[in-house]
Amino acid sequence: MESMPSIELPLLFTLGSRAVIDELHRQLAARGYDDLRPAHGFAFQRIAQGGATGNELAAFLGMTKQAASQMIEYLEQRGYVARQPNPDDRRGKIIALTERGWDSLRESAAILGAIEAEWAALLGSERLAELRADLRRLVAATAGGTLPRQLRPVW
Amino acid sequence: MESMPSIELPLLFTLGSRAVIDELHRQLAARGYDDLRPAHGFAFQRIAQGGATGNELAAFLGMTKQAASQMIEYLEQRGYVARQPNPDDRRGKIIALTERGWDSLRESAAILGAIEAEWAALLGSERLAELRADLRRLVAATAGGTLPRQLRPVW
DNA sequence: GGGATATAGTCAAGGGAGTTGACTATGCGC
DNA sequence: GCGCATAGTCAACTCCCTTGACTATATCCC
Repeated sequence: MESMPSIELPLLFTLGSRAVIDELHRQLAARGYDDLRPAHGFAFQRIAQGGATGNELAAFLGMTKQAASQMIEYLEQRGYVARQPNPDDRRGKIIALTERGWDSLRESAAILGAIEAEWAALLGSERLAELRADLRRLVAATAGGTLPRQLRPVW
Repeated sequence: MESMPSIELPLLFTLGSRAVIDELHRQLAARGYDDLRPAHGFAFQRIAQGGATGNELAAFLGMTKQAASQMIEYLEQRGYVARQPNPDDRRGKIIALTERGWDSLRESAAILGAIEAEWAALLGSERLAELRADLRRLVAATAGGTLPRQLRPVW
């Protein structure tokens, strides 16, 4: 990679992203959540905001509603979410987290918090805060208006 | 995301990674390289180091040799790489970049360089250098010994 | 009010990119 | 030189996502 220095920064982002996500799911699996994939975590982030319809979730994840529906079924069968009738619209259903779903989110937060604490110990917390602030600005500038959308990799 | 602050940093990594890669491939497509996927860029990084055998590439990308072989065929058909007989081992073949392959790498470098220049303008170059240094340390600490391996997402 | 149109969700079929398994040809250790 | 290891290919299968077609309910607008 010596001959192509400009590729390093994107590579660091990618490696960092993968390293955190891999470590998170390694630890989640060790705690009994071995049936959760990274994409589910992104879905949970949306569902945790007061529930979501299938179409909302599909839009958030940047996939078709059929694919989202299939994922919801996977999560429902394993007890992470429940499909509830939508009182305002009899066509629709509201996806909500079950207790197990909430538990998994709390575990994730604890694990990510521990990783972040390690990082703070490594860099110092003021340096980590700077890093966070810089990343926010870069992402905001590069991702533009598409900030909270299209979390999925689409490799 | 207000209720779960510790997810922000991994999210920023992921969004940053995606934003750069998406922007890179948007621009590559506009310049005639619309048949290149992000995974190919990672493969090119390895192939550019004096060529690679199929197995080396598979190991680098963290996939089976069958999958790597399939990807090589895709790239060969589109003129980015060539399979050459290996003079040292008649079982093996050496994958090398063609002129078109090298051209695409140079384009990528230019595009990534431009993005990085934008970032330097946004943050200031000394701050960007700090960011890079911090990221290196975090990635090295978190990814551990597996630094140059397993670049693929494995979502 | 009621018909045209839009939207939520499901069913079914297909595709892309990876996997496992089995095989051939060549290299290397003893 | 025999036996095992390794490079690459062919074939079948899986997973997760897509496109297309359909039903049921909601909304628009005359």
